Amino acid sequence: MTHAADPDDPLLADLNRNQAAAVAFGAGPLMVLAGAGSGKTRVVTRRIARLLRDGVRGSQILAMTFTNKAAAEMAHRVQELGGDFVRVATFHSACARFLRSEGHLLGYPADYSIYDVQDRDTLLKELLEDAGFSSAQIKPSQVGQMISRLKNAALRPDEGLLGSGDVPRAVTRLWTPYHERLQKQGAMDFDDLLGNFLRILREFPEVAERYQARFRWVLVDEFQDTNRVQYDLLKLLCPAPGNVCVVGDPDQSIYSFRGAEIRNILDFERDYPTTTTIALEQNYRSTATILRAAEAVIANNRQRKAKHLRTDNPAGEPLLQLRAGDAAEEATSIADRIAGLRDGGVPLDQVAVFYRAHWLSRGLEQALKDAGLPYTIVGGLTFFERREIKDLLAFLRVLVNPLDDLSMGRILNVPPRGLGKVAADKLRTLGFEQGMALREVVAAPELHGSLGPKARKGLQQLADVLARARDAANSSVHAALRVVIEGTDYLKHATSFGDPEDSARAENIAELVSDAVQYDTEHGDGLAGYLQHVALLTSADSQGEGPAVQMMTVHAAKGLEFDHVCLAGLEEGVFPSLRTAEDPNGLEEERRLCYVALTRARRTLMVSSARDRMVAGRYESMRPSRFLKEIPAACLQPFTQTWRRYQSDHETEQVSGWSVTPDPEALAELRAGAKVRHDLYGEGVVRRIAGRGIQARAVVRFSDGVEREFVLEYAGLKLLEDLQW
DNA sequence: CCCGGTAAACTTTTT
DNA sequence: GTTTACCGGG
Repeated sequence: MTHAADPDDPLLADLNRNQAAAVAFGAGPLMVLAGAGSGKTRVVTRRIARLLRDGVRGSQILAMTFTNKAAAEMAHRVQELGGDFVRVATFHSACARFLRSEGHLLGYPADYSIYDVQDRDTLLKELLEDAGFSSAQIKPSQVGQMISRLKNAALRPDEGLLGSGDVPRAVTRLWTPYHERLQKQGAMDFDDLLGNFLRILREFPEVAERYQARFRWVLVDEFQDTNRVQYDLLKLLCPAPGNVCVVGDPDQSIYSFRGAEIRNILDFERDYPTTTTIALEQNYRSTATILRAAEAVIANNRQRKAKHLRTDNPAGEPLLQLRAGDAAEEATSIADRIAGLRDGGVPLDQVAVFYRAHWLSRGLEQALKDAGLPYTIVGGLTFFERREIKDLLAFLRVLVNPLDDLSMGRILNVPPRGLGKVAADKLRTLGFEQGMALREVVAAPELHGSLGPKARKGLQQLADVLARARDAANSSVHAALRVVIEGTDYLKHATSFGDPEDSARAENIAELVSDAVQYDTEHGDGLAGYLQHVALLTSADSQGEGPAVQMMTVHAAKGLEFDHVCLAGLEEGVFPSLRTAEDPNGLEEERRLCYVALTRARRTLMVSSARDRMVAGRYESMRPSRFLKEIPAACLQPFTQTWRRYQSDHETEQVSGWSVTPDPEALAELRAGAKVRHDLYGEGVVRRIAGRGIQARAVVRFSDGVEREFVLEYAGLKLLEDLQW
């Protein structure tokens, strides 16, 4: 039942025909194939607005996205529409929440723990050792990845697809123990959030009916990135014919490594036979030149339904192409380019730098810093993945979920309290024999007879802190956190490593506390709610003050747009990544990734590569990415001006002492107390030397008071004078 | 039990 | 260049 698009409807007024049709479409399944920049977000939010206006209650609408950022963005827009009760969430966070109410059906506590990849791997490591695999031979992370891939495809190990080898063998062997352990500890990994909720919907039809009745309207964004489990979930939440609207673009499918199946787009029309499909092919975002370049690249994919994006936008400027000598040059050139844009009046938050993988960001970051350009790095090492944060959260987790042995094991001797490996093993054995969780064993002094006096004292302190924190948790999250930090003297522990990170850790802890305070005032639903909230966060969305250049991986860039984009590291082996280059499917996904990167730009685009790049500690000669060759020459213009300027800089640098290969004898003289100069950090004093020969490293304290560690072979330290006595 | 020093491996991409 | 895991002495 398609509503005719009423041209006088204000919600449709500024939309093109197909956009309006998608917004106006009534009940029943709808698939929107939205090309890059075709106004997809607009259509989705407008459609929600129309539903609300036409009398659908917000609480009956469920909008699911793929990433936190997309969810936050959509939630923001929906809120502006007054859709306060619309549920906007990622698949994972939606399931996590549902499982708090329904998890008991599978024997899970409401306050179950959510294990991230790190937690998963530490658990697997234990199990590998128990099963007699040497963890040196088989990496827990490989086993974990394979388990994850199976679960995302809704498969079990006996359903084949494994092949032979050590890792598959370990997966088969550990599959059941792993899940039994999780269950016993009241914990789920990320994949279980989806899988367990799916199981509940399957095994308890009355529950499924309840959810179907509750969410009468379901929207899925970035549908091309859903995996099998997510799609199965969708079908159960909203069975055919169903008021389900999926939006996606097959050319932007970039998550197959996480189990995404483009196949879902094809299956959708089969599983929802009454589907109406609407294509959005008019691009409003980019200049014609940028769009032409992007289309030319994606056209090289074989497995693809031909699709042409149109635009009425002006041609704009050609893409700036840079081939730098090395990564440092590339980075400074990009910084120069951005400085030029800024001087031309461009707000820096309209400039983005993209790269294939996080490790490439370091050099770029340094160059921006040197150029005095403010920047924020999106994603990367998450706040909540830092050690000190994970430690403190582990304390909180055992308060909420006493069964969580993994978290308990983590904090047993943190900060050190005389409970080393020996004591830990004894406690675990006790727990096993008594059928008790570690947390209970710790709190039962009558069982500690076989332990030494030091260990017993430590245990008592720990049990005491946990008990007090447990009480404090009744009033607020931050109160509990305070008790933990003060009761264990954690701050002192975290800041006495004697490395340069000490002060950063102190700041992080302070930030965690204020985050908890904020959560208390905003939500106030207690510790369990806080932990769930925190477990699914990834990129610290804390935007710094003022406009800043946005740096991120191409994956993180999906769904965003910027006036000016720089895409760095376009080299064979980097982008496309070495891993995927052999596999044709992998290569096509890399190409889609490149397409995503190019189509983020509204006005200008700079594409760069380096001839030599330091990769894993060695200089490698790089060939330009094949994707560069796929861009029509007419779209490209060399980035000459800055390039030439930089070249002269670089030459003088070489003359003035770019001492990559240090004189071995001079190095031998380097000792604690020697005064040295570093190209970047200036003068400093050597605090200590570790190792010998090319492995030798020096810790240098610079005039800014910060200590930094260098591998001498690469650092290019120059000996100024030897202040020995 | 803890700390320091040493060697090896490591780089996709996210929930 | 960075991080982590292991080993040996205090």
